[in-house]
Amino acid sequence: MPGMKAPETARREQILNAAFAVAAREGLEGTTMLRIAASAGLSPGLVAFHFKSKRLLLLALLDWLLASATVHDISENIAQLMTPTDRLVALLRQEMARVSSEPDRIRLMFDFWSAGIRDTEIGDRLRQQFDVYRATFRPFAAAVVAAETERFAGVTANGLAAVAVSFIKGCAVQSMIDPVHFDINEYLVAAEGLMTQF
Amino acid sequence: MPGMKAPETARREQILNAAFAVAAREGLEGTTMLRIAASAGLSPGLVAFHFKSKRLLLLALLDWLLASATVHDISENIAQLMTPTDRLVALLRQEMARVSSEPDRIRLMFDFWSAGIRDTEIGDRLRQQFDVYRATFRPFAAAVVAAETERFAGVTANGLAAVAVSFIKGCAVQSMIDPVHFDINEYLVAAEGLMTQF
DNA sequence: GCTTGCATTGAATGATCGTTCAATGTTAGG
DNA sequence: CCTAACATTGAACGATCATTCAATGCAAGC
Repeated sequence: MPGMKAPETARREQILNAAFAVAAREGLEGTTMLRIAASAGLSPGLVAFHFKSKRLLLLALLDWLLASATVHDISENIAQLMTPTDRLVALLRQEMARVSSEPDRIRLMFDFWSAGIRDTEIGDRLRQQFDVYRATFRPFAAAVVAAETERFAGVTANGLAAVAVSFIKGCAVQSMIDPVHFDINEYLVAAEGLMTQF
Repeated sequence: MPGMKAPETARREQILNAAFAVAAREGLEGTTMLRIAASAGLSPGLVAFHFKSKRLLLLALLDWLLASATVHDISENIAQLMTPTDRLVALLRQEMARVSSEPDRIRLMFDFWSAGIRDTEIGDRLRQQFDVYRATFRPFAAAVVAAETERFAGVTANGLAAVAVSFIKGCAVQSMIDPVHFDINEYLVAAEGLMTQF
């Protein structure tokens, strides 16, 4: 293969890294091909050469973001907790901590949420990730519902999982816009009070 | 006052209405001075004349949006419910229904949330509205906490109110991006199961 | 060493946007 | 009427952006 100065995938990753750096700093609206090229130390033409258009570059950036965000392994100490409620609360705590620990990533994800309202292709990817995310919570929610059948009569595992996911998303919104007034422990104590049967 | 073809405030409102129409259709990113002027049937120069700049116009649009959104009066049938938990759940239902019934408004608000992450002036207004919104939930949350002191030991009214607000915000995100899979009743049944002591 | 094929450059292009401004229209007061 | 003061117009400007493309660089195969 003549003329291959750098492998295709490596250059694409270099550009994606630069795109993330720009997007984290300037937001999705301020992410331009020129800025990405400058951040990567490349010419603007080359960025358009490897990704056919800006739109495809942003979609690739979204894929790159989702691929490195969905893989949140449930730590073992959560699985070893005694009651189903403890496990669900622990999972909530882990996810809230993750949201707070990666503000750049979440901020950018937030921009994509906003863009996904009007952009079908972005929205489709986000909806799919929402499903995956909810599915992660479902077994934990199912265990809670099963443990207290009387109290959660009529409550489906899907419903409880959806509530948990919405709670996390709401926390993300709150922590992004008003990080000062976002107290993880205060939130979790209240959530624990909701879930713990006395 | 010579030369007043139309009162200042009326023309500003006309432009704001056009701006909202454009923003609801094209999103905040697609909201341009030219489009606003075209939607209002005015010349682009006139829009810049009444609002000094696009930035000030968007800030005025945000104020206009917040002013007509914060005023959500607690309906009387909520106040007449028996238990504090019923009242809080009913408030949650009312707010979720409101979020679902005004998708255009919420979509635009969502765009402003995203913009408020990097724009200080937008963020300040949103933070202030968040405080007002949480304050609306606080008395209801306080009544719930006070009614079951044993179960909610250590849970502050602020904390429970913050959880309720985050839940609503998460529902807004869910209903905006994935309205098909957003079932108010399923959410509320699960939330009720969380709050009802059996 | 020459050629072939891909990578890379950087300037050019056309479109769009926010903003400005001289010219014109319009109305109220003298 | 007439004029002062504000409203309105629409073209023009400069900036920025995504995209294109002819020219150049460069490495692998023959």
